[in-house]
Amino acid sequence: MSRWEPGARERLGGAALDLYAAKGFEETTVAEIAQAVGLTERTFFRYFADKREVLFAGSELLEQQFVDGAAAAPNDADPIDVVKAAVAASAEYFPEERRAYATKRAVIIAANPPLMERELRKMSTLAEALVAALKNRGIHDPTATLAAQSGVTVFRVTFAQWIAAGNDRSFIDIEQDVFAELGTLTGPNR
Amino acid sequence: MSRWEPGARERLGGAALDLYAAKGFEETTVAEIAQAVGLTERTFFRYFADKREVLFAGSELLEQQFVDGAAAAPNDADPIDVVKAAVAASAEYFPEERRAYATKRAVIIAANPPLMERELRKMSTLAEALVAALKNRGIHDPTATLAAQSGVTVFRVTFAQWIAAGNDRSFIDIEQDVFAELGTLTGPNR
DNA sequence: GCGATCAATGTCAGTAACTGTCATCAGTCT
DNA sequence: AGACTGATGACAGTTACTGACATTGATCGC
Repeated sequence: MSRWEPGARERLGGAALDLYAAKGFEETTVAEIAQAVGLTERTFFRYFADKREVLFAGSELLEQQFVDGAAAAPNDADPIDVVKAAVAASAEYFPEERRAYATKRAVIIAANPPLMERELRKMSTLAEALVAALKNRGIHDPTATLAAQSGVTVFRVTFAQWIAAGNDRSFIDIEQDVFAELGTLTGPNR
Repeated sequence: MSRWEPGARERLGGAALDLYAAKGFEETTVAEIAQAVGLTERTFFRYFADKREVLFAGSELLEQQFVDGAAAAPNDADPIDVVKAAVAASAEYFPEERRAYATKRAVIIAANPPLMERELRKMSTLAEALVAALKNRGIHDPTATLAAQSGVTVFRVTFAQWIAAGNDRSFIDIEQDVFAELGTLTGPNR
């Protein structure tokens, strides 16, 4: 038997989510989270940079999906198609099994401005990664940023619908529609 | 003569900007800002909710410009045209005289993740206001959010170019181009 | 099998952001 | 003159976060 219970990081993450849900983000103290899993505040901060970050572990994986998806697009793809490929690849990150967890997490974030800020920054990081991928393909800056931001917007709208009550469509299914809607929004008129 | 120097809020804002620029955001203490203008830390927090917010005073005015601009669009305008009107109206908030100040502020924000988070939230609030304006016109949700977010994206890209070195075009001028670019991005291909 | 080393954690002290509460006091009102 | 107000100060308290050092079961080299 090892000296400590394994999976400290995961246990801390779970306790944080539960406590934030049960008594609110601001009302929950880092010391409480740590105590709930038999650790100390100091250890929490060894695993997570701050009290918010604990809800965003794994966001690098999502970013990786985006980047890989973009890389997989054909060499001569238009900017918007590269972005579509990236966002489509992200669907892998959201299988049905994860919907309940994702919803619980999203509710907490939406209810707390500080968490919302962190979420927005993560989305911004995602967009930056996409911009870099586009620039690697020789697409320059007004276009690259516009395309990347549009992709992230589609992603966010898709996610919101995916976790919306009374919805049972798959992530990738919704995403197709949202992209189509974006096309009709800016395209056909004049 | 009154008991205190007038304009406490403005003095605090000015000192904060200068200190953040001179020695960095994290390295500047709220007590320092207050001392610099002969006040106490406590008074700072009576004017600003937190250390970041001091750089975002007046953002309600920008939001008002957006909303007013949207309201001024013709009744039968397409979603994208309502958004164009809103973003166009925002140009009023950025006359040439303000470019130097806006640049200094933007540099500080870009260099500090916590400030970037706040900036992103303000942009998100802007988008929310636009969504509300669009919904008032009977435009529903996937479309409303997509349109509003696209508008804010155009706004951000425009702003970035406006303050970019070696650029002397007006805000509204750049904005036209960026909107056009967005159109060609999603429109013509297929 | 034994001492050196390691890795995950604990302990403790310190800083700074933010909050609540009450005191102060120049100017204004009646 | 006395009551009142509104902007500020003084002060104590909580909590997020950091740096430095101590602890100890497990492991590795020999």
